[in-house]
Amino acid sequence: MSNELSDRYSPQEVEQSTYSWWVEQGYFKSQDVSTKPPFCVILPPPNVTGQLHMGHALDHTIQDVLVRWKRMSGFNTCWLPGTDHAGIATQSVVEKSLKKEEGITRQELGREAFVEKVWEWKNTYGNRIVEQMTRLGDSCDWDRQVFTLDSGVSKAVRKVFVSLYEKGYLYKGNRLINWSPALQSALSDLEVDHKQTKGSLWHIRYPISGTEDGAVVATTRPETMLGDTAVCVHPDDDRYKDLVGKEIELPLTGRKIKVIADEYVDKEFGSGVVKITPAHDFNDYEIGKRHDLEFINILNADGTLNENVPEKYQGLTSAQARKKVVEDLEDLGLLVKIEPHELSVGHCSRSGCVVEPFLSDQWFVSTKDLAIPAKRVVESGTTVFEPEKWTKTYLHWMNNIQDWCVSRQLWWGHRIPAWTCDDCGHVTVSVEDATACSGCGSSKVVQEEDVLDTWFSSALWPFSTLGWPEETEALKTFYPTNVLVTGQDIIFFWVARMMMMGLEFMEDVPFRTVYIHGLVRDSQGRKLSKSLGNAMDPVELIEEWGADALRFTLISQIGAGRDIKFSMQRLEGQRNFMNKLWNAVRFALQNLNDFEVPKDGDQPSKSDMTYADQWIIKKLELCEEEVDQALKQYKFSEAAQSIYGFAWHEFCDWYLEFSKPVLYGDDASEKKATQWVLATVLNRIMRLMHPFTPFITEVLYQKLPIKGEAVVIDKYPTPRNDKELLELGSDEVAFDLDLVRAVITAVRNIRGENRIKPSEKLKVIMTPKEDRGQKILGENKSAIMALAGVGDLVIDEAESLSKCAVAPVRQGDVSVDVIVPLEGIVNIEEEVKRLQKNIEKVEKEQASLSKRLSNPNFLKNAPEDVVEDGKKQLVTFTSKITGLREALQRLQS
RNA sequence: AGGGAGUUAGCUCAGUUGGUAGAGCGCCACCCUUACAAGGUGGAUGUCGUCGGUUCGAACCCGGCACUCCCUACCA
Repeated sequence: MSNELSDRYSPQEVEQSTYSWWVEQGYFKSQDVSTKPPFCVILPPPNVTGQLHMGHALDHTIQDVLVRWKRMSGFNTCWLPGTDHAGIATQSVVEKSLKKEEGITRQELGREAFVEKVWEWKNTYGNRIVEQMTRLGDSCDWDRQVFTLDSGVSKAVRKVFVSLYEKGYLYKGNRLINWSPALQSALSDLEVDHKQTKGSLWHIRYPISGTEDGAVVATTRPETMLGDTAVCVHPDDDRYKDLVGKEIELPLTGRKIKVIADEYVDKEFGSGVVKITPAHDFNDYEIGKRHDLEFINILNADGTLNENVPEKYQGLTSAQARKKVVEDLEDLGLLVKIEPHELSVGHCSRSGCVVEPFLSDQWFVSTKDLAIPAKRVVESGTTVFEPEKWTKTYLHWMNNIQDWCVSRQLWWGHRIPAWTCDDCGHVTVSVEDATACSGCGSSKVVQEEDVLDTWFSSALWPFSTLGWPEETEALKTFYPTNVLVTGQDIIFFWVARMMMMGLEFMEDVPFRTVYIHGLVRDSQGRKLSKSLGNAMDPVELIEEWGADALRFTLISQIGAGRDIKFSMQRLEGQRNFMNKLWNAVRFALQNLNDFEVPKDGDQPSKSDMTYADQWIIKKLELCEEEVDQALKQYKFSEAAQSIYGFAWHEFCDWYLEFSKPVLYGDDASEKKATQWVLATVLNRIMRLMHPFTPFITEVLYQKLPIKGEAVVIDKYPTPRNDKELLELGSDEVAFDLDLVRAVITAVRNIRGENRIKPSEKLKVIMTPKEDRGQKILGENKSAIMALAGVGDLVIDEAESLSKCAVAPVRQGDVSVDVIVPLEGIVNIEEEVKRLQKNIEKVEKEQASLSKRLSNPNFLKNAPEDVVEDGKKQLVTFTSKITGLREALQRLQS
């Protein structure tokens, strides 16, 4: 039987075919022009070299929840996917494979052939991550997929480059930049990781010309002394007043350098005398410019020492040179002392090598002016950070922004559209490939070798992907995009730069909201990494546990801007939840064989509905309202928890149990109503949950008797969009059913505490003190008996029974004592203990409450309703204690 | 050094405008009750980091301290 569900949910059997079906049906497509309001999310393009990791899983799940929610809410929804060429990462991967397979370097292969190789590699492996995204269920509009080196994007990149150049926002300059010797390329400041490192402070004596004296300098990098062009002291430092202007014999080099004074020097640190190496230190660079010092570059591109140092040091690496220099200084008796010293050393975030400050010709984007509007739109709330605290981080960085070095000495990427003339030296910057110098007209023009920082093309992503610079319909419809979802680590790399470029070229913000999420960590809070051995592959997790379980685990764990500690236990718990849902539907289907979907206007009336029917509709309404509110405020975990609690603990635990006696009973109209409620609520649960757990909800939805074409395009349920249904729920009945649940729990409690087996059908007496209680219990008698395992239920005045367990139930103004005769069933002693414990607990609460109520200051100052509630509560406590005391007496009589 | 976040049950975390602490998981007991043992029912568990202040009343507001984490910058 194809319609029979197995008793376990197997995500493996349905997920991939469900995804293919969605795509075939075109459900994820967006329209360039539509009467529906637009909702656009640009996917942060993953690296083509990449594999899906847990960070993506979180990031994508958040986006997919938003996108599916909006799609179901009637929006023209565009989730635009793409991949990033990832200059350094991809080039490195291909270089490695080239070395391994063919034993050659990229230099040996040559630029053109190498780039060809990278494209081959990209075409073979570049779609892997995209395929992995489908496993997560990402509902992207695949027709719009873009790669950062596609011709359209390239056009946009060139146009932006040229335009920035013409406006003076882009310039070429010889400046000190961060240099990665391993990559042999410049890096931006952001690509340098500072690591705290244990090093040394070498104190070196620099002889003063014409005297026996020397100045002792302290340095953490003795090898750079070969490039020193000054020695510096603080102008107010009395110790060294006479030194200023003197000449130093720079050891090992035979050069003479001057002593200068500058307030940069900290008198307290080290010896108070600083060696100045303007070409290899950022602070020294500034001093060098201030004092017009010579800049001596002592390094080759690969980090070895060059011809500007004495021959014996040439070709050595920094580390080798350091050793040699220190040895030589020691031999000369110039090494005064070595102190241990902790310092932070810049490392290349890509290769891991130590970064060298290096003087070279590079292209820079001048950011100061671009940052001004980018700050303003965030200050004014045109773009909002969620959570709000990131606003501060963003603004702080914008206020301290430095020019952005955008040239990279790589081969894979957007080649800089600038041509230098061999004849006149003029630089021609142009969108089209230049064939002639725009200055002298000479045809001897040579294009820049460098490519652009990968983030340069990423900065244009929100508009380049929509067709800019063409004025496309898509661009008009979807820009500005609605939400950008990303991690905190790329606020500067990406968010800030998109903001600057979007404002400059589109004259509007690129997105209305920036949602920043945390990192996924392991259960102990450590970062996930291959080297720690705690890395997890989301695709493997999906294969074992299902995509929905993974998604729900991640989404229900998101706290406001907090990292997520991912544990397998939780994943298992959510897998169980999926199974619970599966079985709820399985149960429903088994009891809906004879159910016919009523025609419009033929829905069951309220009078045919049980208390539980009306109660669950009320609870559904509350849940839908909570989810709606939570999603609007990006409180994903609250939405998930609300769904979990409702679906499991209200719908499955209570409603399904209440439905059983009705479904198995012989009241036809009541049964019909319950069947309808069952089918209706399940339909809404599937819709409500769909953005979070798309696969299982689609599969189950398709099996329900009440359904549309597909849950993915059905309407998202909110209390506002289906008033007729929700009028069938009722606050009053919800309250009444809570009393029914309370008496059931009371019986179960007595059973559990006294270890009475479920198979033992009890006799129970319930004594409602008010008419309302009488009515409620009477009308729910069979339900109470079924759910509490009662064989004989008497609803009446209290009989004078002995040896009974009694539980006083107080629900608002309604009081009921639940009495279970225990003669011959249990140990009376146990029950006495239980009652005594109970009395103690309530007495404690009563005591603290009455103390508060007898405090005149409380009565005077507290708001009236708080006092009223307190008084009511006190009455309940007192009545409860009386009931319990009576019970105790009866038991012992 | 500057900035931010945090400290609540064994673990992971909720706790709206101050009214006397909750959830999930785990744990214990009993149960294979015809949707589900990936399950059911019941139960236990807290000086809310610490000291002080405001208040009738503080997990919550204010101040000091301790510890943890993150970010930015950097000391030659």
